Amino acid sequence: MDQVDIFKALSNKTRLQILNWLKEPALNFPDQLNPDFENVGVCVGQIQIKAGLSQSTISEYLSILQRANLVSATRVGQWTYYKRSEEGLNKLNQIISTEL
Amino acid sequence: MDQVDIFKALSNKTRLQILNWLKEPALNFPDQLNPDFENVGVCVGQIQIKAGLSQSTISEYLSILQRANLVSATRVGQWTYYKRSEEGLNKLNQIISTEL
DNA sequence: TTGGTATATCGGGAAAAGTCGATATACATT
DNA sequence: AATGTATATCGACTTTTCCCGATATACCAA
Repeated sequence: MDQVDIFKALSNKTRLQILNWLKEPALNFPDQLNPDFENVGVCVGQIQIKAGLSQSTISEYLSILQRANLVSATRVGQWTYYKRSEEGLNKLNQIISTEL
Repeated sequence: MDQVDIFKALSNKTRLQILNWLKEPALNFPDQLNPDFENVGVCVGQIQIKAGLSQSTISEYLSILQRANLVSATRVGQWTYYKRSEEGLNKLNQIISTEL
């Protein structure tokens, strides 16, 4: 995964919003049944409702963010929970402040 | 110019290279006639040769980078010199560390 | 095992980006 | 004024991205 793909992942309004929403899951996803936000994250369906795009689109967007290492996924039963990958985001920070 | 457009500007290998080359103009553009790199920057033709893409493509790429505030341009005679916009790059740094 | 729910993947149509060659514009020189 | 050089813009074509609906897969519950 190179720099270009990271920036491509960030080149979309909805994907940027998702990253932002995931900063405060409890605030942005009050309807999530499993409220263990910190550990598992937010499930696809909740993100889809909030974004207002189709299920398939959001699923793909999340996998784009995941491939760019900006979020991580955990499968629990039928749900996939996504949360921010602070590791990846920190690495991006470094890239930008040193390599750009 | 919103965040998405900044990331789009960075979503291209050649444009990332240009930004990098402009970090060390003297090193990367030894053939530039006007060697006043720090003040004016590097002209389009030199960048075009180094990138190996067409003149029109590089001209457009530079204007994309300029619209995203990542480089600034100075016209001197028939030449347009481009250099990094450290202001814009710093702002990007801030965006990423605070808003992302 | 049958049906229900959550997510992922596939195929496709529309829009945007990548890239070119040709042309226009701007400036300099003779 | 005429020509030459540097850059910008235009029109076109190809590739990629956006986003959808339909279908497949995975898991759960009766």
